[in-house]
Amino acid sequence: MFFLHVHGEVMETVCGNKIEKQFEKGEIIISEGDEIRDFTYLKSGLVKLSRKGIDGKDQIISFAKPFDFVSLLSVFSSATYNYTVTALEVTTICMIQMDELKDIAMRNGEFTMGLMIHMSEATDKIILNNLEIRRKNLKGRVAFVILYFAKYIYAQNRFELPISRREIAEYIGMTTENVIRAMSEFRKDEILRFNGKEIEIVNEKLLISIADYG
Amino acid sequence: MFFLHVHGEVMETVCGNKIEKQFEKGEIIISEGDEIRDFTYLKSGLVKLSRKGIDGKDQIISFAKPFDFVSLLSVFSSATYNYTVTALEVTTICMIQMDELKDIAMRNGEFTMGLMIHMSEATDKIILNNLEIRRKNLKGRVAFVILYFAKYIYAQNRFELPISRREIAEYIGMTTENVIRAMSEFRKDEILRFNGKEIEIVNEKLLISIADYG
DNA sequence: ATCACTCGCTGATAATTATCATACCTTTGC
DNA sequence: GCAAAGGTATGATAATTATCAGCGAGTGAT
Repeated sequence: MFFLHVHGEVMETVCGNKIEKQFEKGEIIISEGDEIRDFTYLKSGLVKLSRKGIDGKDQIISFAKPFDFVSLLSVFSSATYNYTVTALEVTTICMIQMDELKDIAMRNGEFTMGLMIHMSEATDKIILNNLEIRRKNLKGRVAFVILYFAKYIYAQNRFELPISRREIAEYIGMTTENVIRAMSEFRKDEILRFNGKEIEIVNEKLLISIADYG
Repeated sequence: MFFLHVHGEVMETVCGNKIEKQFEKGEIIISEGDEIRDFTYLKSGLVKLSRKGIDGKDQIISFAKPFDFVSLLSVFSSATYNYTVTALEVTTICMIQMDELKDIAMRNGEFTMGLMIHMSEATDKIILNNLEIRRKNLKGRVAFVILYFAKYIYAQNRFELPISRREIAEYIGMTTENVIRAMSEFRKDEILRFNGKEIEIVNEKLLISIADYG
């Protein structure tokens, strides 16, 4: 391992006295096609990154939690965003102007290095998650997503699912109906329990083995 | 657009007097699990990046052509490679030691910026290609891959396909048999013509509309 | 030269997933 | 309060894709 891991620190130092904005659940933070003016990162909350297809159907690219960058794909190589960012919970973002960031980056190799490491980690995760999802069948994919939220986002087996069945479908590339069917079966098999928006993993072992493809 | 596009130049300057290695078609350049010692980029040739699943089946992540980095995913955030790089044609790579790169990067913000832009573009392309592929059906995916090689890799409608049907399948996430079937149909419908390893796009318009999903 | 192996190819059948239709419940706007 | 819209749910059927089986051609190794 050659380089330090830099998580919140890099942006925290830069972002200390920069612009902050807050968004309500459901609000759009960035729209596909918007000009890229600022470099944005997530201070608190949860967002989804998505894009619209020719057919009008949405695809969810990934989710981002605190300290993740929202400015990810194409932020340095494109003039406009090619994806939409939507708040899934009350979310605070922190923004720094692109040319300001550029000035800092040009002068400070160490900072830029940290930035690069962080961005690289984030995109890696997106790619690896996509590859993982792709090799699973319907149930495996649904199980994977639920475990993703339980382990990675909330770190507990009981939580309020921040997305709808349709959004799960958009993320894993299946239809809404089939996602619902899979989840219903998990309920019937007493792997999951639902209580309104709340979801509880009852049989974690089995859920994991389904996600690992059983 | 705030930052310059930096393609080969950045690495060319660094790489001018660094180690070069040549590989024959089929040779493995980097193996999953290898320690990351060097930062590697492609000087000439063509490679595939792939990884092995639990079930032993390979997944192809992407292809890389000259000036693409081979060190991509996890190169800054992991101690070992989590993918394998294999030469599809005679390939020359250029390597620079990681700590040497780090030294340069720390001292030169502009260089690091260029590196970051280039890496970010590369990973973006991987993600967007994956999303594109995912929203197509079998024929659309196969058409997409053939157009990818024709347009992006070889820039001509007649070329020697550098990968097998099985590898196409591993890239687009379908079975080998179905890839063969799709290609056979393209041949029967006089969209493609085969001649040994050579492939020719006869009806480009139709192939494009199939790729765009028709 | 022969064996083992991979590739390209095709067919039959099974499994998986999508589509269409319908229903009920909740939320939202007026 | 009521209508409209979206979310969850389920069933029947169609479409898509995977699996299994088999074959000939080519390639590499011994």
